[in-house]
Amino acid sequence: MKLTLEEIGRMAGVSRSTVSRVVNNEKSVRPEVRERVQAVISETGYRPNAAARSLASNRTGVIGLVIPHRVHTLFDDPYFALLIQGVSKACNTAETTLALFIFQTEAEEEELYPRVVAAGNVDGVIVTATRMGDPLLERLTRGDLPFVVVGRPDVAEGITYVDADNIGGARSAALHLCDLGYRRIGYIGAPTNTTAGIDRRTGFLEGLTMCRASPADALMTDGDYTEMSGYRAMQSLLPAEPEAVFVATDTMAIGALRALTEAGVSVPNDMGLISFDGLPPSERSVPKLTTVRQPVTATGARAVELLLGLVNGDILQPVHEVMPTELVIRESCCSARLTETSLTDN
Amino acid sequence: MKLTLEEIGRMAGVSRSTVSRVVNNEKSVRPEVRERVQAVISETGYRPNAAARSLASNRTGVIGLVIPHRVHTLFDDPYFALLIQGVSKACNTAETTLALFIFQTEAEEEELYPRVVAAGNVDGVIVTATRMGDPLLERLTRGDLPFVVVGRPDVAEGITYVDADNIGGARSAALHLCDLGYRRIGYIGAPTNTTAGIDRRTGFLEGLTMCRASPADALMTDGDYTEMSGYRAMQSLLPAEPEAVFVATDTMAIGALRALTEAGVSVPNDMGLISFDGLPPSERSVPKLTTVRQPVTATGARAVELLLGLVNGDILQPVHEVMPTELVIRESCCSARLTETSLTDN
DNA sequence: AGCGCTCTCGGGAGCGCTCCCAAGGAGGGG
DNA sequence: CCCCTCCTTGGGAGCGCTCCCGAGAGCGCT
Repeated sequence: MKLTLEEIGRMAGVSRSTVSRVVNNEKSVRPEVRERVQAVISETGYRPNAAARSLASNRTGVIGLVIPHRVHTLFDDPYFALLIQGVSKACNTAETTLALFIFQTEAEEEELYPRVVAAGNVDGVIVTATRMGDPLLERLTRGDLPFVVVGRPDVAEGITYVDADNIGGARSAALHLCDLGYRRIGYIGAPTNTTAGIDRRTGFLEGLTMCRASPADALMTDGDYTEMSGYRAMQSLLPAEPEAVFVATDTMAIGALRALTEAGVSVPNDMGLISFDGLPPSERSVPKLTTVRQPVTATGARAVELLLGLVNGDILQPVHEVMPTELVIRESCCSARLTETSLTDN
Repeated sequence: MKLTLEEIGRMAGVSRSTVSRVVNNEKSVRPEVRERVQAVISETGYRPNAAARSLASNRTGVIGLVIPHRVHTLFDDPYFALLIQGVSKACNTAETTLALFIFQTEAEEEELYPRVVAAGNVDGVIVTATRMGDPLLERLTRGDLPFVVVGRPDVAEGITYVDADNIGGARSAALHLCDLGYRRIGYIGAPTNTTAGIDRRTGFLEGLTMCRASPADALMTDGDYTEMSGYRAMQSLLPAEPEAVFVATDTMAIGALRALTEAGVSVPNDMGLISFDGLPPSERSVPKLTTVRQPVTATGARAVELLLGLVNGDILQPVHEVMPTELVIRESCCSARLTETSLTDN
C-alpha cells in the first residue's frame, strides 16, 4: 500500500492539508485532530516522500560535504575522518542527510557545480581544505548556494567559515617550548598555500618573538601534510641540531618522530617535539606527543549548524568563527629541562 | 531565470518531451533535432531538477553508505576512510550521489529505516561492519530496498555481498610464518561476533594444520579492532613466549608492536609479526609490517557496482563476491630464520 | 442581533519531471 | 495508388507534496 498525505487523511477523516500541517508541526490544528492524525501516522509508519517534498518546497533536507581532490592522497590523515564524524553527527541530530563529495581529480571537482548544485541536489555545502585562490570557492561565491568553509579562506569577505585558532595554538606551542628552556627551536610547517600553514607559522613566530627567541632560517622548513614529508623534513633539519621542533600537524610529527627514531635521536631526551592537531595517533606514538589539540569534530558540527542557519535564513551576515585550541602536555617534551632552568633561576 | 524542460524546449523550438528524450539519451530523436537541443542545453547550462525527476521516476540517483554505531569508536581505523574513498570514487563515475550515514547510537541507527528508507531518500544502501544477527540487516532483508553488504553477513542467503578472502589471506599468513621456520605461533584475533574475526581465525588454523603446527590455547587471544586492544593482547601473550604472532588487523598489530617495543622485544629479531589489511600505517611503522593486503577501495567500488546493478535490475540473483588478498612481505618477519632453517636442512 | 475577528480546515494550483498515448509524416509493399 | 507500419514528435496525466486562498464556525464586542 502506497502511503500518501491524501491516504492518511482519508484514514483519519481529514484532508491532505491537515495531515500536512500535523507532519510539519504547524500550529493551527485542533489538539484532538492532531492526535488522531498522529495516531494514524505512527500506526502506518507513514513518512512524507522526500522527492515530492523538495519539489514542492524547494528544500531538499540534504547538505553536501565537499573534500577537494588535493586531499585524496592525504586522506589517511585522521583529521578528515574526525571531521566527517562531527559533520555526520550534527546532520543526524538535525534530521538532515549528508551527501559526501570526495573528488580525486580536478575534473570531478568541476562537475560539482553542474551536477550537484545546478540540479538542486543539496540545500548547501560545507567545503574543506580549500587552498589559496581556490576556483571551487570562487565558483561558490559567485553562485547563490549557501556554503560554509572549514578553515579560513584566503579571501574571507562575505564567506562564512569556522576555523581552529591556528595562530593562538601555534603561539602557545612555541611559548611552551620556550618555557621549558628550549632555545634553538625548529619548525616543520604546513604548506603556505593553505591558510592553516600560514597561520600556524605566524603563531609560531609570534611565540618565539614573545620570549625573545629568534627563528633561524636553517631551522625552518615545510612539509605537505603527509607523514612522509614530516619524515623528510626532520631529516633535513637534523644537521642544524635543533633542541626542539614544532611540527605543524600530528601526522607530519609522526613522520618526524620516525626519522628521529631511525637516526637514534631520543625524544624527549635528545630533542623536544611538539605538534598540532591532537588526533588519536598522537597519543599512541612512542613517546606520546605533546600537541596543541583542536576540536575537530566540534568544528564539523559547528559548520553544519552555521550552514543550516544560512539555509533557513536565521543567519543573514557572514559569520567567522574561531574554535579554541588546547595545549595537551604528554611525553615528547622534556620537563626535566624546565626543572634545570628553574633551579638555575632560583 | 528558472530553467525547465519546457523552457529549453521553447528555446530550441521543440516540446518538453523531446528535450527530455535528449537529456535521457533516448534514441527516437532526429540527429539534427538532438543537436539543436544539445546546443541550447550546453549554452544555458541546464540541468534537470533532481527532485522532480525522482518524484516522477521513482529513482533518486542517490545511494547510501551505512556505518553502524559500533564502529564509531574504531573510526580511526583507516579501513573506513579507504572504503569510503572507494565507494565515493565509484559513485562519481556512475554520476550517483553518495549519502553517508554514520551512526553513533543504536537509536540513530533505528532511525535509518523510517527516516531514510521510508522517505525514499535513496535507491539502495551499502552496509558495512555488520555483526552476527545484526538487526539492521534483518530489517533490510524484510524490506524491499536494494542493498549490498561489505563483509560476509552471518546469514547470507538472499543477500548480495562483497568480502575479502579472509580465510585464504589468513591461511597464507600462517603458512608464511611456518615457511620461515616459526613454530610457536601466536594469534591475536578480531572479535568472533564478526564474520571477519571468524574467517581469519579459521584461515589461520587451517594454515597451521597444513604445516602440522598445532595451535596452543595459551597463544591465542582476541582484540576488538582497536589499537589499544592489540597492545593489551600482546602483553597477555608475552608470557607464553611465542616465536611469532599473527595479528588479525593492522591497527591491532600497531598496538601489539607498541607493546613489544615497550617490553624491549625486538621485531623481527626476537619475534616475528604479521598482520592483515595492508593499510597505509602498516608501511610506516618501525619495522614496516609484513601483512596480508586486502583491496579495500576496490571492495568499496565493487559494492557500488553491485548495488547499482541491483537497483536497475541488471542483477536478479544475489551475488557473493570475494576479493583476493595478497601477502606483502616487509620487515616484521625474520627472513634470517628461514636462512637458518634452510641451512640446517642443507 | 449584528459585526468583525480569529481559529480551523479543505481544496485548487502548481513544483518539473517521466510515462504513455496518439497524431502526423515518411516509406515500403501489394 | 492505397494501406499498413515505423519513426518522430507533442501533449495530457500524473508523481506527492507545499502554499495559498477562502469558507465556515465560534467568539467577544458594540
